[in-house]
Order: sequence, then C-alpha cells, then structure tokens
Amino acid sequence: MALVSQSARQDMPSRQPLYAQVRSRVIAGIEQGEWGAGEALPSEIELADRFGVSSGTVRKGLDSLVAEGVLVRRQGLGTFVALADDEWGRAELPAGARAVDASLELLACARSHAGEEAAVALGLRRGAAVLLITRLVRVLGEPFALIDSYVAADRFEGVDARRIRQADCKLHRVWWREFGLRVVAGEPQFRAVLAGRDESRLLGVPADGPLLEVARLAAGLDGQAVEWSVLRCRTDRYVYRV
Amino acid sequence: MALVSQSARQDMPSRQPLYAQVRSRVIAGIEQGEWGAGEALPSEIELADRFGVSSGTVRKGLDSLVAEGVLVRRQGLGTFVALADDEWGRAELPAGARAVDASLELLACARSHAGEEAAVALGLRRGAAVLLITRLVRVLGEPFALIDSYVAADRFEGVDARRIRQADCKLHRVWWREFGLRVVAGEPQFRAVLAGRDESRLLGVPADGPLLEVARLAAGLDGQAVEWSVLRCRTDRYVYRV
DNA sequence: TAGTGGTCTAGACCACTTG
DNA sequence: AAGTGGTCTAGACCACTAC
Repeated sequence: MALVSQSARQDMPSRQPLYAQVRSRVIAGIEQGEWGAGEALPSEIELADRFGVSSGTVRKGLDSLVAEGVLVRRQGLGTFVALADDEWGRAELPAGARAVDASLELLACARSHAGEEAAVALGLRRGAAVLLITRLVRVLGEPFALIDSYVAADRFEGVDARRIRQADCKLHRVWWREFGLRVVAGEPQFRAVLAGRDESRLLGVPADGPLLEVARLAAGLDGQAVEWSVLRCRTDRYVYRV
Repeated sequence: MALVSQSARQDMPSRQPLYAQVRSRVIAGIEQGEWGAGEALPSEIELADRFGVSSGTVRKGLDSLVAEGVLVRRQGLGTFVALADDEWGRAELPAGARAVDASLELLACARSHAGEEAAVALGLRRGAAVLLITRLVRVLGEPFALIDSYVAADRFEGVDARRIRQADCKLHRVWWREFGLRVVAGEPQFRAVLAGRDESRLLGVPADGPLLEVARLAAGLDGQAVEWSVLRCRTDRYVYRV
C-alpha cells in the first residue's frame, strides 16, 4: 500500500512529511514483529517501492532511526534492526567500560506508589500504582550503580522477578518481548546526592559519600512515556558519560 | 572556485565527500569573517553555484552545522550564523533556567600548570603552561556553579581579566573575537564530588555537600582541542540537563 | 510577487560485501 | 557478478516570509 498521495495530502491540514510517514511505518513494522532484532529490513529501493516514495525519501526516513540507534546500516550488506542489548547499555555503564564487563542483578520487584517525580514523568497521578524495580550494576564484579525503575502497574501486568531474570534483568527486553514495545531513552537529568545507608552498603562507598544520580524517561518510539528510571552511581573510580 | 572535481577526486585515496567539503568551506567562511554572527549566508542555491555542487549536497553539508547549532535555518528567510551567545549557554545552566536569568562573574585568570586530566584533554605534556580561568555562575542572583577553564597559554597570548570581562565573561566570545576561533563543546563527563572549603563558601552549600562535576572539551570546528573546562554545580535546587 | 528554506523525485555512479 | 548502502545530480513543487 502506498502512502498518502500528494493530492490527498493537500487536504490534510496537519499532514506529516512523507519521510516521517516512512519512519512511522518502519517503527510499526518493528513493533509488530515484521522484522525482529538483528534482522535485515528490505533494501531501501524495495522499501521505496513498497511505500510508493522515492529512495531518497526512504533514506531520509531511516536516518532518524539510525541516529536513535534503532536501526544499524552496514554498507554493502543492508539495514538491520539493532539488537535490544545495545539500547541502554551505555547509559548504565561508566565511560570506557565494555558491556561484556558488566552484570545486572535484580534486587527487588514490587508494587509501590508513584512519587512526585515519577508521577509527573509517567503522566500518572501522584500515588498511582507503579511497579518499582531495583537493580544493581556491577562492572568487573565491583558494584557500580543502583537503578530504580518505575512503570505504570496496570500497563505491565504479570511482570515479576522471574520474567525479569529471564530477560537477563534487561527491562527493555521485557517490554519488547512480552509487550511488543520498543523504547528509547530520553534526555538524562543529573544530580549529585549523598549516599544513604543502603546505597553505601550495596555500592561499597562511605556513607555520605558523593553519588551521581542520572534520571531519565524511556519512551516508546511514538513518544508515549513508559519507564522512569533513576540511576545512582559512584564516580570515584569511573567517569560517567552519556 | 569549484570544489574538487569528480575525476580529480578519484585519484585521492582518502577523499572527503562533497558535503563534507561544503561544511569545511562554510566553516572557513565563518572563521574568516566572511559571514559574521547573526548574518545570513548566501542562499543554498547560490552556495551550490559557488561551490559547484548541487543544492542537495549543499543542504546536506549545512545540516551538520545546523545540528551543532553553528547555523540557524529560518524558512522563507535564509540560513544564519548563530549568535555565539547561544553556544554554551545551556551547558552552563540548570534545566529550565533561561539565559537571561543567569550571570557570569570572573573570579580569577592566571597562568598555571596543566594537571593530568587537562594535559591529556588538550594534548599537552603534563605541567605545561596553561591559562586557568575561574568563573562563577549565578542564576537569579544565587550562586549555582564554579567553572575552571584551561587553555594552552602560548596559544592565547594576551588574554587577561580585562579582555574576558569585555566579552561578558563568555570565553567562546574571546576565542572568536580575538582569535577567530569558533568552538563547539564536546561530550560532557560527569562525576559527583564533595564540596571543598572554597566551593562551599562561594556556592553557599555546606562543606562536604554533594556537587555535580561536568567536564568537557571544547574543540574548534576542525576538531582541534581548545579549552578544557570543569564545572562544579549544586543540584540541590536545580537539575542539570545536557 | 519574489526569494527563501523544506520536501520530493527518478535517476546516476561509487564503495563495499558476499557468493 | 549481484546486491546493498553512500553520494550526488538537476530539477520540481510547496510553505513561509517580506515587501
């Protein structure tokens, strides 16, 4: 099926450019499982043909998804759906660390109530039922960060510790595998805080030592808020880079 | 003068794409003062004509400079050289603050010796002569951050407190006005640190309170390292966003 | 109305990868 | 050799701004 024709588009007051429609259709294809993680999309020429636009327009439509890390282009080979593993990876690690050196451990997964920040970020009312998932990040076996993640409880029924561990404690894998939801991380916000008792114990830093707090909202590719996460990490041995 | 011709480019083993050459020539034009801050570039069609490439290639060449904030496009009007004021602005302010609410105060400008980090970042040997410029950022009159900036001393002869104050304490203005050097900020690195005595006093936070440290390297548009800056800010009332 | 950027086309050729 | 993405062209028309 071709995209909206030129003449039809004239009538729509708030039409999207064709390349934005290409983007949307590719996203839809990914979320509906037409192309799985690591799989190749049809060639740009074939997509152009399928969508009824020129190849240049397809290219421009894919550009933004490549920039977001959803797609990966390999010259001479094709365009591939990025592996979900790469998606958060860097955000959870200090500068220079390799993903292979890191491990995630699930500490808790329980129902809770949305605090001020989480409620605002997720578009819920204050005190709404949320799922609070706490994980510990280790780098080369050494504790590096704690991550508190909040999602709306009613949207992710059935998520429990077992399912999270099945996905190697990678939440974006859970959202994708079980709910067909591809998310990308939004702009991080930074704070410096002091380590509390629990953080001190779990991260192996002195109480009242400085911790870097990185909070970010993960949204679906269509922009809907999905997951609010707050990471607290030590930066005495590592530097954090976005 | 046209860019390198197709046939000539064949012979060059490591040739750049035409759009990259367009970018370079526009940068050169800006740095040589052909188009000043706030001024309009020639239209894309005229640039295409002047550079001997198609308008699509000019457009692609300008895209990256627009993305970096060096140029600003206004539909129906033209493409303009961004005002230098916008360049760092956001990096020095907490989330939500408007540039108009902020003020910069010069605390010190003195010769010093490059520490480990600054030397590596600037590509100098350890202990090399540098200029250390310390400034205080206020938001709505209230102290928010301290910025230590390091530049190679021999490269910026004649920079002193007077000249910096003349540029409203904005260093990128100094580099541009007096040295024809346009810089863009690189990727920030984050740390959490504890406030020392001076920082505590100047920022009005408790000693041993948490501070967010944001270090970044500013480079010329051609990629050469220019300025290494380390910002330490309080995040008790503000959140920092990149 | 004239000039600008924004979008889009229908090709071309090149660089790269795999068989 | 065949197929892919990467670059580039020479136009076209639209949306917006200013005069």
